[in-house]
Amino acid sequence: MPTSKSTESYSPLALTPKPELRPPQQTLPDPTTTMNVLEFFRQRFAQAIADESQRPAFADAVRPATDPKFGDYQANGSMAIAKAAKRNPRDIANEVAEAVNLEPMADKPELAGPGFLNVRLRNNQIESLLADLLKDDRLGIETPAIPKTVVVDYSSPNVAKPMHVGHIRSTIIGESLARTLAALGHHVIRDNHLGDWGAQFGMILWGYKNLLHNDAYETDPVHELARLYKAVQSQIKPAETYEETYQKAFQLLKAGKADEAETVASKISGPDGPDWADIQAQTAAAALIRDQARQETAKLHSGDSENRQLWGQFMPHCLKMLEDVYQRLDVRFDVQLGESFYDPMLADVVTDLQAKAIATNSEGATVCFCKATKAPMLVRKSDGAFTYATTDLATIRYRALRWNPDQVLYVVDHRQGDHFHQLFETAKTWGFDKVDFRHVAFGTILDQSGRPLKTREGDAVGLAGILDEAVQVARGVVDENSPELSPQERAQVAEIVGIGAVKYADLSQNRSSDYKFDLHKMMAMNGNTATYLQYAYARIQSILRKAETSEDALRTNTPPISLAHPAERALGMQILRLPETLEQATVEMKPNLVAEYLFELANRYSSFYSECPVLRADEPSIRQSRLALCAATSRLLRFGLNLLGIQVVERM
RNA sequence: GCGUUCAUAGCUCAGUAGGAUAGAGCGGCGGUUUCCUAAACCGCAGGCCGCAGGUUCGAAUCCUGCUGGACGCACCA
Repeated sequence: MPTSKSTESYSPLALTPKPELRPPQQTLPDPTTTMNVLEFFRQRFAQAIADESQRPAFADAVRPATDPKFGDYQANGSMAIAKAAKRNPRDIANEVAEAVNLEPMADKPELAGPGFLNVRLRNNQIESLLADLLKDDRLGIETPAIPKTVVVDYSSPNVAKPMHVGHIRSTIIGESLARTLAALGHHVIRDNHLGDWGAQFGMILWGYKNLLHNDAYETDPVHELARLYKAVQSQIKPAETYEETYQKAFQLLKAGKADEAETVASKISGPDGPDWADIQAQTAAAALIRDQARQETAKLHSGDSENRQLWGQFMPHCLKMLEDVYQRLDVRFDVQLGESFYDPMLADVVTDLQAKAIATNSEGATVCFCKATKAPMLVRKSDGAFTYATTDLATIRYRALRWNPDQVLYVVDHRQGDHFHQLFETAKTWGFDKVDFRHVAFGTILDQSGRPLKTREGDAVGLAGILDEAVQVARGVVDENSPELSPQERAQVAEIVGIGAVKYADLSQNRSSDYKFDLHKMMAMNGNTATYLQYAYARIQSILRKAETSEDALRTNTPPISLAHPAERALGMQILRLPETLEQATVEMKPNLVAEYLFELANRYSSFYSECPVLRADEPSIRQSRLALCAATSRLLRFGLNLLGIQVVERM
């Protein structure tokens, strides 16, 4: 697997890029047949509605059945039409049932309840669609008539800081969305917008100049830089903690609440009451280092040659730190352009915004007023420094010129919602109004007690440590359950299962929910987990091996598929729902829909597995049919897990 | 104060452009292995969908209010 590649240089002085417009779009002919079953029924029902204005709504009201006893799909639009037309919904449904043509997929729908139309696919149709899907290179997924160009902005860590658990969501969700969009046939650019120009470099620079262990730096610069960052951070920390507490206590004193002030102050003091002299000294010492570190940052930004040179020296090591994690997570980017890359463009961005009267001066700063929020968006501070909003605007312009994207996804923490509202509004005013900007927000990572895991409070569990631990737990299970595998194989299985568990725990949840980080749950190797899916996959491979056949063999020479047993039919139906699931997942940008689909698929396969013997089937034709079902399931599991960034193993 | 968001089984969570009897995993209880990997399968118990109104044939889903939590609100990114 290729690891993340950096196609750009890391000079902060890198200049304006070459335009690289997107490849010419091809308009593909619409396929005459569709493998998107849901879409098929939607179109057929729409055609049966006399009033054209009602068609889209009626089509949308075609859904997978809520209960198997209602069939496979249901059309619920009759009630809505009846309301508008002030007619009896059952009469409407009757008319639709008469008019609709579901050939050859299904018979006439059945009327039920207040006006539901229930559809049941014919087995011979499912059977032939399954055979088609098994043979099809694209698993029945249609290429879009007009592929979109989509920039996915995700991961975006601050370099020089070790990645911790808080970075995992953006990285994993973004990677999954990128893979899914690409699999559907869109043109995807994966862009890692690195924080490579921020205050953390001031801290490292200060650490380098004051705390460096020379030998350690010589032998392992990556490790030493990480140590320096941590050391400086812990020395600065008291300044923030104490100042915050001071301020709160002071406010309370001012409000005449001396008792409460005392309580607050006691948090940073011993049981004998606050030792103000001591606290003050600590705070002052920490604040001094903090200020000096800030000065180092300022010097870097203003072009100080020593700091620039050191920055250039640190960067490769910082990137190496990230590289290792990305490689392990099987994440790669098309471009990694950090804040430093855009730095030379910022002055021009502000000038342009001012010239177009989008930005104005206010209280000494340059700001853009927005409808989206009360507070304006700062593009230049009163001290002349630019902000991350300026960088984001420069980035938008650069991406627009280089790729001309239809859509830009920002896979970022939901707490930045206001910022993106402002940013998108300004960008559209600025002239980028054709681009569909989307903040793909996700919930906060919480600790065990339900409180947000805070980046700056230290003690955040390192990402590498999490992965190690997951792999270790997986190794224990592998060793216990599969002693027949070689140690090398067990190690490889443990790596794939462990990492998969961590990813799946995150991706199987709705991204907008807050996410309670639970190591124990993540590493459970049963239930709704990646392991369950990987296990189902491994069992299929075992059957194929024993049958001395393969996916490829069953694809080139596909036997007739027959769905006589209910478990076979249930599995077959689920297989056919892949295209509609992926469609929905990318419309809503929700990988958990893919995860849910795969869990249901594995679930139905497991039932099939226990109820329908494959190798010991009564007749050769049944055996062949079941092998084909196994091969189709196998392809889907591997493909679907790959969309989640999760790998499979042949044995486990 | 303004704004955003959340509240569903003991726990962790799905489900919201309104649809039929609200689902899953874990945990609990009970079954299944002479048979393709038991990391599995099957079953049972468990709910005032935070509270109160409203909209309508129909509300976990939409509207209003309330309660409780999280987050954001001009020079950090």
